[in-house]
Amino acid sequence: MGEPRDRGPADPPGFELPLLLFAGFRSLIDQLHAELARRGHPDLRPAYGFAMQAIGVRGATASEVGRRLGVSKQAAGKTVDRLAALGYVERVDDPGDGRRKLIRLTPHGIDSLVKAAEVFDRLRARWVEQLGADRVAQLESSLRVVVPDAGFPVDVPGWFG
Amino acid sequence: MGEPRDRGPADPPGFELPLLLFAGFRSLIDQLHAELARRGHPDLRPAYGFAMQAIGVRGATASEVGRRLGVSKQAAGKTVDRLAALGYVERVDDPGDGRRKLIRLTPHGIDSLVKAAEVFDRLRARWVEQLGADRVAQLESSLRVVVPDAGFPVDVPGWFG
DNA sequence: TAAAGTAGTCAACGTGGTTGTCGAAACCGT
DNA sequence: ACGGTTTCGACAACCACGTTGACTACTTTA
Repeated sequence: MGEPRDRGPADPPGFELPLLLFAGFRSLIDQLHAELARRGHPDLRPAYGFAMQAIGVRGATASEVGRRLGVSKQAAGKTVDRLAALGYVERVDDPGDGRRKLIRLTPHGIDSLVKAAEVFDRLRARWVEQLGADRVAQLESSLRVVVPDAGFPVDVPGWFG
Repeated sequence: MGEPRDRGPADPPGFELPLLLFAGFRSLIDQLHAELARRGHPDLRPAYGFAMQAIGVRGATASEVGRRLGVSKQAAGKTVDRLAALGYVERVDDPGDGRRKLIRLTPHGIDSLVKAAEVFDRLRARWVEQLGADRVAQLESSLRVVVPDAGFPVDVPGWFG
């Protein structure tokens, strides 16, 4: 996964931990999307997966999605536009509230979420093969300690700035 | 760090590992930049730090930076433009090769890298306080196993797609 | 010396964010 | 029941960061 790349200058020691965390995350995400592309979701992008997570099987409004992702409602609305254009979600007028438009996952969207969960489980199993179940479990529990509240919304989009 | 945020629907189990890795990375980066802002680098963005890493103390060309970061030379060139506008780097004509322009860190750029390394060391020390030195070390060694070649260039920019 | 490769730049574009503004609808206190 | 406040969705302008393609200038190589 990923072409060989030039090596930079020496890494100061302190930089290794964040780099390892990011590389681990990135490697899982890259493998996920390579596999999803093979399984009928070639146009699914990382941000879309997180947005659909935020929508959930029960649906949500754009504002809710924005709050869950930690971005503005406008940004969430744009992402929903793209998701809708690709057929992953649909907008439905809320009968009980004239302002709201419920965003719901389509069967295609549900399918992508189900497949993503399957692939993540397989990827985790591969880590277990390489490290042993206890080390993977300890890795997770350690991270849970240093990152309290790593429930779903982690501000994944837009981390650059 | 970070306002409380609405909780999304239930997390499928497979999604936890990538989320934890990202949350760990994100938490370190956020704390780093909050601290760097206090220490004289308020306009330093995460992407800039990675780019300056790729430049290194010995300097590099824009094309080299692009290769090290896994992005196009054009994208690297734009980032260098911003870095130069902020005074972190400077471009110098290569006397031996009329095509090349050497990008070198300015003292301001070096200072930011030194301070970043200091802060990362402090943040890692905090993890050691919470988890113990052995668990942090094991976390790192586990990640080194599942992510071979997590040397510097990890394709950090543009992971969205 | 001609051909091929490389460095840098420009332009156009896509994606994922931001802020500000706005109208319509809902909520709430008097 | 009405008027003020809040919320929702949308629109516009903008910025950061990435992409491709095209082009010039220079170097390397056959």
